[in-house]
Amino acid sequence: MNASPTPNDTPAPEDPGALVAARRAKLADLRTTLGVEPYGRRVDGLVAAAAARSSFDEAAHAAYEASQAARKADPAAPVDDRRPRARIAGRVMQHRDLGKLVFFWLRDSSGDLQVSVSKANVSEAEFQLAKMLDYGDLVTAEGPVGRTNKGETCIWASSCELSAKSLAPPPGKWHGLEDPEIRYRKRYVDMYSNPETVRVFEQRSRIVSLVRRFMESRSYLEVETPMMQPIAGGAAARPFVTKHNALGMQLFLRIAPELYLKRLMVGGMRQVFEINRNFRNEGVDRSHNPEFTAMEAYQAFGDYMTMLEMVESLVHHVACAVAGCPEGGDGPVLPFGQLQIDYRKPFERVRYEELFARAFGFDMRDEAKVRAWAKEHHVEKAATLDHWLLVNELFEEKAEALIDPARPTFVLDYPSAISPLTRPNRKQPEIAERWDLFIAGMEIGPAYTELNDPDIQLAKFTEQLAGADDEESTFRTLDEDFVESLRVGMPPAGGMGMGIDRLVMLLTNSESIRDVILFPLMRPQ
RNA sequence: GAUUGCGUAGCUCAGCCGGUAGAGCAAGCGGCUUUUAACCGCUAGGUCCUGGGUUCGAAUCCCAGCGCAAUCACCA
Repeated sequence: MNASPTPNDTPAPEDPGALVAARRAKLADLRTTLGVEPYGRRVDGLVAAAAARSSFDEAAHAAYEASQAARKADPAAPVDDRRPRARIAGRVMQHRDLGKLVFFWLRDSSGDLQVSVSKANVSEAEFQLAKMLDYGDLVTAEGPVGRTNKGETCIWASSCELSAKSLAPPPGKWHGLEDPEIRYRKRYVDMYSNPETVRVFEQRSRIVSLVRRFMESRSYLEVETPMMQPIAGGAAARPFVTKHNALGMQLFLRIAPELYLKRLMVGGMRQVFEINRNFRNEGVDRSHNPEFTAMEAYQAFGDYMTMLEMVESLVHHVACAVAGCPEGGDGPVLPFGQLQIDYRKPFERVRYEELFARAFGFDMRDEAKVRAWAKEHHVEKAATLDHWLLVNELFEEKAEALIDPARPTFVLDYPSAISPLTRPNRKQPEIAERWDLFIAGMEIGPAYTELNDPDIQLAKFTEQLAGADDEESTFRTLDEDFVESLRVGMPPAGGMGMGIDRLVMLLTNSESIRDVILFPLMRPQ
């Protein structure tokens, strides 16, 4: 049991500052003076602000205005009001009190719409409420959709009602909320203050949906495999550790679903995919969050080129849908920061060793030259590192930079030594049938021809474990059951992985992964 | 984990060559039936991130810590 907090060292639950006090005073006033319940009730028949705006009828508006003008000359003249009516709900974003006329804007996820409240058109209590509203309050309003003299489309309120009093001081109405720290910590404020934030997450939802539908259209079956695993396999990342109390067992949050999805192919599922969270206990930067969403897909009797065609079509298809370009067309060019990324098919393809040779001027198999270059350029562990690990160090240092960031590029045929789950090429066993897709300098995902020979797989695992240092070996364990599943027999297969967050970053022009994750990990405070 | 930068009113920011804090918006009071960052008058609003140090005096200079950002490292 923790010590119970004492009143003295417990921070106040909210800022008791003057801004909050003023709102609390209004809250009390609403109840006592106006008899208004500040936390609302069910409201039926709501339409989106954007829909209300577009329901504006020019002819009906003109007829109404004309009949009102006529009544000025002759009060007995009939009112011609055929204006459409609408009921909307939203957050007060602007508020102007002109005495006997009050204007405010309501913002919902579809946009902003002005509500105009004339003292003549509503009850006294409603009018006083309209005058008292604060930025951030949640309000519903109902009335005819018309226009003001200044041409602003609005709802001329017949009634308005408070749905929730906002007690928190809102961000400024002009600059909104810009501080990235508060935007991430208080996403709920960011979302109403910066409508483009909501747009990004709507796009994210749509992109994920497009990916799912694409996969389903190609007969892949969506599955869910364990997020808590007794052995964290399928990638070489540091896992998060947790514990099951009743069973007294250590569990890891998964770093990848790979080894489970492959078991499904052993079981007879031909095409599977999973879109879900992976957890990696690593650093945080613009393209890494400790929990991130990935898709993995496997196709029995395919290979890495099956996956290449699939991923190329998938990315192209989704980019097309996001850009709104015709399906049969060339394909879109979408901005990402300073880049204009050209998603036209076919994507670039370049062999790993070719890129290496272009960057260094010698063959990656030339151990002497590789080691000499590494020594000369002071690559860490140049003397002790295995040749192929060194090759990959050099590749990442200099060759990846040669990839055109404005063109999606498949780098094909990685060294086998750095690809333990990949089938080596039959003619050149030092090469693995694996590619990585790069866009805008980011690794979007790899694909393999999956290794289905249990003896080679076991040898690779064992070798990998032998090379692990003390820290690694605390969480790396041989997944014997996975090897056993390969002994049962896994069909030859192609498999792929893709970072969904990074794909969303690219397609929404968001340069930080935190802008595409609703609640990115933050240090407490 | 390292380096650099930033942290001042609810928000967006100025002040930072040391002399005890300012603007716009937001807030409060008053006025206005067509506003568009409404306008006009008045008022109030701050542990200058935290803790030390230097100094007669620190938002300002120095040190440490915390948070955020960028870059790097880690991420087969």
